[in-house]
Amino acid sequence: MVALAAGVSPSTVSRILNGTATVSPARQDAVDAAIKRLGFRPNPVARGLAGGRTLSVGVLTQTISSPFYGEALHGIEDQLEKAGYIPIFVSGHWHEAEERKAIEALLSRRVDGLIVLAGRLPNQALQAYAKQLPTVVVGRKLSAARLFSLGFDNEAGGLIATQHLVECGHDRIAFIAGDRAHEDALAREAGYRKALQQAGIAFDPTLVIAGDYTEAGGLLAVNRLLESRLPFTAIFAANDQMAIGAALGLYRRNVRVPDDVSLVGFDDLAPAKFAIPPLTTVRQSVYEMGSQAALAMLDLLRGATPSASLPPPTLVPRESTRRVLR
Amino acid sequence: MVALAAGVSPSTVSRILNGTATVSPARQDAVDAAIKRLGFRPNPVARGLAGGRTLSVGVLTQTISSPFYGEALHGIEDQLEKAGYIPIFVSGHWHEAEERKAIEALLSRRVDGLIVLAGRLPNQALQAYAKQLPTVVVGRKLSAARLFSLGFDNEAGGLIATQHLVECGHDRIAFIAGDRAHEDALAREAGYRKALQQAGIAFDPTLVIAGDYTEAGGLLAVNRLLESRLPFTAIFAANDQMAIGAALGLYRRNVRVPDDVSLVGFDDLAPAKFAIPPLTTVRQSVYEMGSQAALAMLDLLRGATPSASLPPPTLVPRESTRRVLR
DNA sequence: CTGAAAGCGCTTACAG
DNA sequence: CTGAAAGCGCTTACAG
Repeated sequence: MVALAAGVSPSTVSRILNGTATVSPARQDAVDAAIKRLGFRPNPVARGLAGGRTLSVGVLTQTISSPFYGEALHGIEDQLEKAGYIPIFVSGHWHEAEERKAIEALLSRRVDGLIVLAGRLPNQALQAYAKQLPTVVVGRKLSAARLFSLGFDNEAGGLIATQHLVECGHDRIAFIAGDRAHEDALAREAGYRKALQQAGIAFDPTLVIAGDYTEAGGLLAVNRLLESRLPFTAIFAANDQMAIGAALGLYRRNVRVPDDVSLVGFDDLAPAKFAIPPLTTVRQSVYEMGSQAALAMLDLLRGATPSASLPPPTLVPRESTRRVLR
Repeated sequence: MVALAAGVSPSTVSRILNGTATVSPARQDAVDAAIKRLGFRPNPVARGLAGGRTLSVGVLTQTISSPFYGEALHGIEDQLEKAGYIPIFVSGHWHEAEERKAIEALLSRRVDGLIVLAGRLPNQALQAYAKQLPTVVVGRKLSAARLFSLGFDNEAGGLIATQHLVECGHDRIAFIAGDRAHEDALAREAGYRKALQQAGIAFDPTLVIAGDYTEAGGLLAVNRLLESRLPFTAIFAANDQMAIGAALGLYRRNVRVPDDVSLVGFDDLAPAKFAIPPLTTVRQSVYEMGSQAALAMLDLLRGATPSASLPPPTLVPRESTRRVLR
C-alpha cells in the first residue's frame, strides 16, 4: 500500500480512510499529507473483496430508456453519488426471469444494497433477497427486515384527476386504464371510481377501456371509444403516454381538445407540458421518488431506519381540460 | 476455492473457467460436474482484483434520463449483456469537470473499457484515456490506438431534411439550430445550407435562429421568428424536441401545421410519432448507435479491430410537412 | 492508539 | 497438461 511508504502501517491508513478507529493526530496528518501528495485513490475492487463492501448499489429497473424510470434513475444517481456510492443499473424488461437474472448478476458483483423499481417479481422473492442484503422496493407496499418500500398514493392521484373533471361539470367521463399487472394502474382506477361515487355519478363499465400505458394503446383505446358511439365529454387516461396517444386519436377524427372533450393524464412527464394542447395531468415527482429511494437505501446501509416518504400527487391544470358548456 | 473440493487444483479450475489452457477431458468433466453440483458462481470482484479484468465497461452518458441517450444506453446494455459484461452508467451533465470525475470513478473501479457518449471533454483528454484502456467514443471523429469513434452522418441528415422541404416547393425555410457546442448541431446546419445551395436558394441568415435542443428552446425560437415578421413557409428544427416546442408555439398563435407552415425535426425519437400532427423527421437509430458502440468495445476488448458503422439517416415523412400551395 | 498477520476469491507466471 | 506459490490492494480480528 503506497501510503505506507509515508510513515505508518497499512492498518493505520485503512483506519483513517474508513474512520474505523481513532488515530493520533500526528499520524493522521502524516497520512493525509501522503495521500494528497501521492494522489492516492483507494481501489474499490480490493475494498470490496477484503471488507465485503463495494460501495455500489444495484438498481433493477425495467427499461433503462423509459421516460418514467429514466427520471427515477436520475434521482437515485444524484443521491447515491453524493454519498460515495455508485449505482449499477440493470434492466428486467418486465419479465420475471430476466429480473431474477439481473439481480443475480448484481449479487455476484457484491453490491451493498438493492433498489427494485416495480417489476414482476413476486413479493416473497423480494423479501427473500432482503435477507441477503438491504433492499428498497419502489411501487409496492410490503415489509420485512432490512426491506423498505416506497410508493406514490396512486389512488389519491386518480381521485383528484377525476374530481377535477367532475368540477368542470363533466359526468360522462371515460377512463383509459393502465396495464392491470401494475399495482398502480389498479389504484388509479380505484381513485377514478371513488371520485365518481363521491359525486353521485353512476359508474358505467362501458366507459372503461383497457390500455397498456403506451401511446399506441391510448390511440387504440380512443378509437374503440369513438366507435362505440357512447356519449362522453371527458377522458381520464391512467398515464401521460396514453393521454398523448388519445389526443392524436381525437385529432385524427376532428374531435377538438378541450372544446369537444377534456383530457387528463397522469405522471407529468416532460412531454405533457409540450403536448398540443398542453396536458392537464397529475404530477408525481418521479425524480423525487428516485432520490427518496436512494436516501432510504443509505439509511439502511448505515443501519438506520429509513423515514423516506413521498409528497402527495397534485393536479397540474393546463389546457386540455375545460368547463363543460351547456 | 470451492470447486477444488471436487478433485483438482484451483489453477485448473481457473483455467477451465477462463478457457486459458487445454485441460484433460477427465478433469474437465469432473470440474464441470462439481461446478454444477455446487451451483458455483465465480466472484467478479475477486476476478477483477486478481486478473485485472472486471467484466464491466464504464459508460459515460450526459443525462441518464435523456430520451435520446436512454435509447443508446438500452442498445449498449443489450449487447454487453450478451457477452457477459455489465455496463456501469455514470452521468456527466454536460459539464467537463463532472465528466472527468465520473470517468475517474469508473477507472478506480477498474472497468475494462470506456464508452463515451458525447460530452464536453476535449478530444485530447479522450485520447489520453485511450492509453489507459480501450475506449469508444460516440459522436466525434477522432483516432488513436485502442480508440474507436462512431457517429451518424449529421450533415447528410440535415441535407435530406432540407431537400424534402425544397421538394415540397418551399423556398423560405427557417432553421432552428441546435446547441453550437455539439458537433452534430453544426453538421446539421451545414446540411441545411448545402441543400439550399444545391437548390439555388439564397441563404438568409435571418432565418436561422439559435436553439438549445430543448422543447422550451424550440418554443422560444419560433416566437422570435414569428415576431420578426419575416416570411417563411417551413421550419427545419435541428432535433425533435425543438420541433415539438416549435409546434406548440405555432399552435398558440394559430399558425396551422402543415397548412400554414411545414415542420421537420431530427432524430425520430418516440414522441415524434405521436406529436400533433405526427412529425416528419430524420431517423437515426439511436438504439443501433448504442449497440454498435458496444460491439466495437467488445472487439477492442478481444484485441480485434472494430468495424462497426452506422446506417445512414433516412427521412421519415409524416404529417407535419406538405407541398406548398400556389 | 497501533502493528503484524491472515485472508477476501481468484489468476498468473513458474516449474515441472 | 497441471500444481504450488505468490500476489492483486485492501480490511479486520488479534495482540499489544
